[in-house]
Amino acid sequence: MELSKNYIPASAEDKWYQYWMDKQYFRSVPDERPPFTIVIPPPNVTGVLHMGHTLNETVQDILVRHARMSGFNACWVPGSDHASIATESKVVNMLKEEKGIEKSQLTRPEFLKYAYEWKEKYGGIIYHQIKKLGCSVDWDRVSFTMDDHYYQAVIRVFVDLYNKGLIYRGARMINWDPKAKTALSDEEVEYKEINGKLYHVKYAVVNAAGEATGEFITIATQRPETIMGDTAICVNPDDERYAHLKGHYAVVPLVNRKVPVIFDEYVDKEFGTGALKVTPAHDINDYNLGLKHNLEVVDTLNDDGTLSAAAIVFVGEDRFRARKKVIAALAEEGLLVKEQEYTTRLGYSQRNPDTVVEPRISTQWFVKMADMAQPALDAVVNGEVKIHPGDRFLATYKYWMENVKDWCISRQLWWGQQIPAWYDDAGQFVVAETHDDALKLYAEKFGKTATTLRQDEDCLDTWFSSWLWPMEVFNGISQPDNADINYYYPTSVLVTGQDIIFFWVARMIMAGLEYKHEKPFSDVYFTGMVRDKLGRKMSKQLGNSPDLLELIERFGADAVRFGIMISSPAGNDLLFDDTSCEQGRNFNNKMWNALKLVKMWKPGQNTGAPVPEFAVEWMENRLNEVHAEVEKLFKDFRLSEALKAIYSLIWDDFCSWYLEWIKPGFEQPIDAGVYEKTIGFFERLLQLLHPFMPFVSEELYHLLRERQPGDDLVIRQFVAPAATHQPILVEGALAKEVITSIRDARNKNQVKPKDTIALHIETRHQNAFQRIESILAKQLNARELTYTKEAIPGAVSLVVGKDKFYMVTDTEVDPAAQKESLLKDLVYQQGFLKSVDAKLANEKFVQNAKPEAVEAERRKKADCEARIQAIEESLKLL
RNA sequence: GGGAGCUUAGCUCAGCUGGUUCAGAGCAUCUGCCUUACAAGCAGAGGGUCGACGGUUCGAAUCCGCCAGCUCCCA
Repeated sequence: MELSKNYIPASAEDKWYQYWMDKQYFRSVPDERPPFTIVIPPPNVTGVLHMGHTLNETVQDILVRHARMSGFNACWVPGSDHASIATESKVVNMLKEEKGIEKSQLTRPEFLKYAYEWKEKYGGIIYHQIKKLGCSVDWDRVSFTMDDHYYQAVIRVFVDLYNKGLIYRGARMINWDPKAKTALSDEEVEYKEINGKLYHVKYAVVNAAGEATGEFITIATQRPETIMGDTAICVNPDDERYAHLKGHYAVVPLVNRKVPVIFDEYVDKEFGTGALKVTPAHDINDYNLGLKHNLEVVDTLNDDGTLSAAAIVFVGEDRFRARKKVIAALAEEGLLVKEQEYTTRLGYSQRNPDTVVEPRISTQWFVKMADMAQPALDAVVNGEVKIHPGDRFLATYKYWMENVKDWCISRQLWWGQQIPAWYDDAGQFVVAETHDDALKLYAEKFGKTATTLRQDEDCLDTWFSSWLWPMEVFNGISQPDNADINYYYPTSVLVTGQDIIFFWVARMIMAGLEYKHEKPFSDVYFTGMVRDKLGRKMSKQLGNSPDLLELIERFGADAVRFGIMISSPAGNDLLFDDTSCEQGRNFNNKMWNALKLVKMWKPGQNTGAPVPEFAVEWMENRLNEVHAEVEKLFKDFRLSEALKAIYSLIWDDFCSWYLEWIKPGFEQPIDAGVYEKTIGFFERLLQLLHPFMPFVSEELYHLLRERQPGDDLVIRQFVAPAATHQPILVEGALAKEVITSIRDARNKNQVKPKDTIALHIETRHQNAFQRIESILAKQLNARELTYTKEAIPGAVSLVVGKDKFYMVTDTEVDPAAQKESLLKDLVYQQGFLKSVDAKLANEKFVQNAKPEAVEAERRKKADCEARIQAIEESLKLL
């Protein structure tokens, strides 16, 4: 068969993915094997996979494929989540821009129809990308957080937690997104540092009777537009400047409301003017002060961020425009004392990053977290769930769990599970899974029949559905104790980004413990953030995130997987650069060419040429050694190191050394036994590589020789590596070292590659060289290789280890260059010897150090002295 | 303000339980090669007082303290 010059990924990739699917290799059903389960962290349906996903999916595929090849029943469940707020805002925008429809014109079912269409379209794009990347997911198990059974599960959990008293409804200070017009959880708010201003505003003081005292009290605020909601001025009780104002009032500018001056330790005397305006409706701290001092709450904002009627002035103006107008009005009245530059942190909506979140009092649904947090914290602290890399994230996890606040789960959105609470006209409610249940429950609870019950308009936070993911993808909530959940749960590993440790990981552990009384997964592997090569976050605004499909087209999926894995230790950010994909592509090519070489050989019996037994034995041992190492690295989740080890084994050991050692002469046959062994090595190498680079390895596996049906690499089971025979590895290392040193000498003496040399070895360990003689001769282009007991005049002499080598060349050599390199080595060795001697002369070292360490130093000394002697003798000859 | 992590070759990073298998890898650089698998390649080479200072130890890139710079999380 004619093999192309270079490896061409595209056709091989599509072919093999289809083949694997046709053979149902990714399909998993419970059987007698142990399960290895991964549930995909659902990418949301708002767009396409970015490089962060690519890293995530690649890591999961590596783990799953490795498990599938190691005797496990591997099951990787794909899916996506509905991303309530993100998707809804995209759909709303799309409707407005493409169809000119406002959400308010639509009924809930009409809107949901559009949302589902949108989900079909973008969910499909994501699945296509997952395929292109080679992910071995079980396509019969695709899950979506809004599937019917999933929807039911979420509702059931809500009702259950409500009945257990773990969900409650109440008015609390929450984070409000005025653009999406919905509540957010604390985790969905991102704080950014910005340059703001602190405005000093003076309020007139009046006495209890309401008479002006002629005095003013000056407060400092970042948010002058909220002063219409002020219901007190607060100062520190120890602040002498304001002590005399006890029992007095202040007049809120613009609206002339008389508010009390109150005293509380909360106020920092040093900050601003030491006087604080208190606006309980629009600041969490003010809200708490309000509760303590029984203050009135005046909510001056509408849900869209404009001023409400309660503000009296500038009603209907946007909050930021209103701020400017308030400042102008205050200045006009002479109440604005000064403006001061001020850095502060503002909360932005995670899903509407340009929108400043408004603290607001609102009636919402909450999950009580404290009781559920405790077992989830214990599970991680006692190691039941292991986090990788552990040291770094354990503290973060603990802190959040120990300080967890109640979780606001209601959203004023339509795209999501609608809250199963049912209200009568008076606002009394019951919580039930269905309308019928609600009617029955209502009758029981209130002793009367409800004429109409209206379901809560709001829907649930997406994370309130995705925390059930490891269970409900197996119908674990909707059909408890079914065969799948019993077999696959708890899952094996969760691979995800560290940014959602609270959103998801922590809450999944809580839900798993609550509903299965068992952890949802044994290990959590956090990947780092993918940044561009300048270290910047990848983002749409910067346009620095490469398009995955385009990358695959340019380099092939294997090369992209290689590129992203080669430099991404667990938990560390990685700077992604095309050149690492290039390295992956070159690696493909290297293996392709090795295949071409091997395919070119004609195996024969009794070829007459010496059989390179040493090379074969050495390669076998190297393979076993690295295989064992790779298994250990897998256990520790050090995947990029495992890939590096395999890469180097294939490129360096196999291609650069082994194949050269066994390569027959031009158009000469190769020994049939060696040929068979070599094919076997190649197969094992491809097998080791397969989890990382599935396509090229499967392709080469099939090109290497004819395969029986079902003999496919994707399911070929690993055989535990045999123990290594150390001496052969040592001899191999010696061979490499001698070859490299003499090649260097050839180079330095300008001996052309084609020119032959005669090599004479002066050693006391002749038997160590006998097995590698033919290799040395071949690799050094030596026409003659002999042993000698004395120096060879006129030869280039060099020292490797304790042995001396004489290289006789046909061309003139430059003794000065030789002398220089020998001298350089001599100086280094003498320095080294000195440091070893110093150690051995130190009595404390000899007494305290481990005997092995002392023994090692003695050996070093002896070796070093022998080497120095060899160098000195060589120098004398020059 | 609280916490965590990072700082090793020009760049990106490995270096687990302290001792030449400890100063490494890959890119990049330099030299020589179109050697019949591979120039997307082959054969070699150069390059770092392991952020600063102090301590523990016979011995520190490695353990401890402190400082500086960077990053992230939380308030």
